[in-house]
Amino acid sequence: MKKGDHLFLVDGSGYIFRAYHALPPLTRKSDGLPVGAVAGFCNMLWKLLQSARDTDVGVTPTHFAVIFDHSSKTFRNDLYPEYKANRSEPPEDLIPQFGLIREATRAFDLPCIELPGFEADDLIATYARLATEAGGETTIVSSDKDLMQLVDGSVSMYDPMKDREIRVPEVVEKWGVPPEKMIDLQALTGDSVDNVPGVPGIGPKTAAQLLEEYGDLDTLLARASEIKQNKRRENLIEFADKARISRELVRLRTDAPVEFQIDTFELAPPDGPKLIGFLKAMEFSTLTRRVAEATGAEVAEIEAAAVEVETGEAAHGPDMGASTAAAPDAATPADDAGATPQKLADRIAEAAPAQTFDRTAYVCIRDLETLRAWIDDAYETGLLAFDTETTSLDPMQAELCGFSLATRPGRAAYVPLSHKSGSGDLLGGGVIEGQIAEKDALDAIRQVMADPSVLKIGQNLKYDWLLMYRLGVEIVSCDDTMLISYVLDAGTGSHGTVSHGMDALSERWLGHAPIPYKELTGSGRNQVTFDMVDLERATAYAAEDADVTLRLWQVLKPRLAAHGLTSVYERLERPLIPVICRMEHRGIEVDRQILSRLSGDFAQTAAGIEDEIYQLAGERFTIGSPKQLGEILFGRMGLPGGSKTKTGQWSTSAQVLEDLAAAGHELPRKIVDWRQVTKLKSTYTDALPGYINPETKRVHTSYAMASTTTGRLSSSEPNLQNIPVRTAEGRKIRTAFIAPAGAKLISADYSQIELRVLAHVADIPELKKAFADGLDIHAMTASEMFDVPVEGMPAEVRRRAKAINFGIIYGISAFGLANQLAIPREEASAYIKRYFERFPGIKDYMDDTKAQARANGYVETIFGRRAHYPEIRSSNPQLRAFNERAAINAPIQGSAADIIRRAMARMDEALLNAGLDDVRMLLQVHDELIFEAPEEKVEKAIPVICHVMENAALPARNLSVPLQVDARAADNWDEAH
DNA sequence: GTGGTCTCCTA
DNA sequence: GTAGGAGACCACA
Repeated sequence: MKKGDHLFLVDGSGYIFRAYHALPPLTRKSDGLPVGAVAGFCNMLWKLLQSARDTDVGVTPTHFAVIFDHSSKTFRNDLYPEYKANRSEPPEDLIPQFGLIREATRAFDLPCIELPGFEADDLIATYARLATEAGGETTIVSSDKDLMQLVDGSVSMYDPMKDREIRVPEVVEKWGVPPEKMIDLQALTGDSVDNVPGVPGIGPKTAAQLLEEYGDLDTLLARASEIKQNKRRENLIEFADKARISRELVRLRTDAPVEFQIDTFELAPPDGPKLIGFLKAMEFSTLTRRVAEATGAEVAEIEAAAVEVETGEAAHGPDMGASTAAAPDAATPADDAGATPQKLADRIAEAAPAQTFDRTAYVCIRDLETLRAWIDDAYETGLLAFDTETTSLDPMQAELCGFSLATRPGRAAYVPLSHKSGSGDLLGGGVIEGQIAEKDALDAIRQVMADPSVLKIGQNLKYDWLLMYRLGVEIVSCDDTMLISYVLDAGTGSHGTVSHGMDALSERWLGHAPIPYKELTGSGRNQVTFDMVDLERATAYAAEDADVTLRLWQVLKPRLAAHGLTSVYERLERPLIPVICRMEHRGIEVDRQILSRLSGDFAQTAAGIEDEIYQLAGERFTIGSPKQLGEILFGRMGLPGGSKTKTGQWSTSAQVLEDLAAAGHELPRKIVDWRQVTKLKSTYTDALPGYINPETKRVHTSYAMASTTTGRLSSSEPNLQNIPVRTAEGRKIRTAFIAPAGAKLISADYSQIELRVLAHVADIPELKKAFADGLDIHAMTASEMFDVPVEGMPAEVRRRAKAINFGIIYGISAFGLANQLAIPREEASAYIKRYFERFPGIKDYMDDTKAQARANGYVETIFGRRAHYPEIRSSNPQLRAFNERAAINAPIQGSAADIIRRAMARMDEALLNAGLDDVRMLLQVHDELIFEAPEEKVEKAIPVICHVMENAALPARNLSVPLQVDARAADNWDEAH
């Protein structure tokens, strides 16, 4: 829970009574079970939760819990034995519904909170306080006056039956006193229902008037003798003690010893099937259908859940006989069938290609007045598609040429800022007259960019966000059509064919091919930067991009909700845009001298090996050419060739060369050594210095958020996710990644996160226990498989088990395992068989995952991210098997990726809250995060970092296996890792 | 110059 | 056996 979060607390017990009395009395399902209050409750919850997924309207809960009274006896009975003593038993047909409403809450996957000795109101008060302290806001879903004392700037109430919000003014209007005086008011008036005594003869009006005059109860009681009205004065004096007791009875406890952290109330994606199972059992047909449509679940495939009624037979009404009393909402006609999220989304998509593009309607904005008018229009529509045109693909180096805006489909403009006239040949002519100065333009858009009421829409917004960040413009409240497409369609098409680039999306969804960039700038040697493009063509191109982006958003955004993917997008994608931008912007310091020295060393080593190679080969040739090398080794020298590549060439892979070396051949050994050292030199020590930004003197990688099928990030230019670590030579490169003077690098990495995820999702008791006990997981596996005690286990035995564990994660095959372990395929097969016998749950998980992939075309991570594998249905057995393995791997790799994304999304704020805002997250390497911290902050930062990472799945998912993070600090990445 | 192939670096 | 990016070579334009 953090600033900006919004906690919804539903007063479950209060709701039951109100719903029971408000709804038609005899709502029963077909077997006679009374369910009227349950129906009302479910409808209300669904409606509230729907608003959670529709960020464009109303208040959006991020945390959600339903609170119940535990029993009738509470601490208040100790204060005043008569408290609530005259409560009658609840009506008979309401009794079974108490349990059902708790069941309903659980079916919604919502926390169901109660505590012995405390009323729901006390728990609500306590959680509201905790939320406020965390900087969040609270909405109490109730209209009970007893809760109004809690209302303040950050706590409000909502009456779901009247669809009315209750804030400070509403309390004052209704009771004549502000919320903080509600306790005193209730102490005076008492409550006949709850048997709170109060002072006789004083009702709400009088109480409000007295409090207005005397300020508070204590003052009033102390100065009661001044009151003019005889009876009132006497009663106040006589019943002063009763008033004080009443005050203690109505005062809500904000310090109840609550069991659950507020963070565990974080709203998770809906579990459609679970909820539908319950709703079906309740026979709530309309709501069942709505939920199915919103979550993309198939009602027919889900069985009604077995719902137990705590009170047993007595709870059921008399035999219903001929009564066919339908489910409570079955009477609702199915006339909304045409407006389901899916149908709506599909209808929008179907209509989109018919819309035309008119490039001549685009506007070139060349003065501030016009720009301001466009911004006003954005305020009107609440939408602003935005795109920048620059001189470089690298947002850390790019200079702004102009930007484009679109506020409605077809209404788009380009704002040129630094276009030059092309006519001045060599010198490129001069800057074109009549362009807004960059500073003025940025000043003009700064406010709207930071205004949460206007949604900024981009395509690959990370680029524009980072560029604008560099220019001092902050973007708040945004959507990214590339990320939306990625969440919807990761992996669709064959071999990652589907790109989430704008041109492809435009073709696919709008049936429109935008002007190709190259058409304006040319390509190759003649390519020019965008500021050299004439304004007319620049406007057509740039404004079209903004127009396309806006229309794509209109088509794609509704599809998120229609496919139940809103929370994936909003939890795992959108929040990461600023986080990753900041990481890229910070970059990491790389020591040029170290790399340069290493390059020299490597060059020398390579030259030495080259000479030896030529000696051994008896001729000079291009060692780096596999073709030439193959001819020498397997042709001229006649060495036994191993495998062949798919083009029929001899393979010269490291594996083949190692085998030859092991057989006593000298040359292959030298080739392997040469390759290693030249690889390190060319890919790392030579290339990295070229990526040092001349301005910042640091290396800024670029993370692709939408490039993998599983949800991982990828890193490029340079790829900092493949810096060597396995060999001593390679690790030297890591020593060049350093912290500045006075700072350290901190590396924090998850231990065995994928195996832990596997243990959780496949639900393997032995693995879960091993992780819970902190055992060596590979040794444990070996012990189980080979009946060898962990103590004194030969390293080879453990190594094999380790390879098998990894194999499982990768969707094991006998072929692959045999390759990995250099053992016969039959032996590998036997290992796998044995593994499945020892851990039958793994086999089940794999079979289930494959079946799911085949049935749906996709698999899901534990957070609901989808990875599509359409080719799993291929008739090509090899292709099919490949897709099966990928489908088995994706939920594991993807869930781990989701977890670290969640950690990243929270990290900056956690550090900030701990006073560690100068500890900065720099890099992500799949299961590792690298930070830079001032030396004196390291000790404090490490536990914060570990805590965020280890608890990243919570509260959305409570893993049945602990996550473990190891962190270390040092002067360079090699020592920190 | 562009694209395919091979190889090798990471988790 | 999963997921990536990149450099070198080489054939093609």
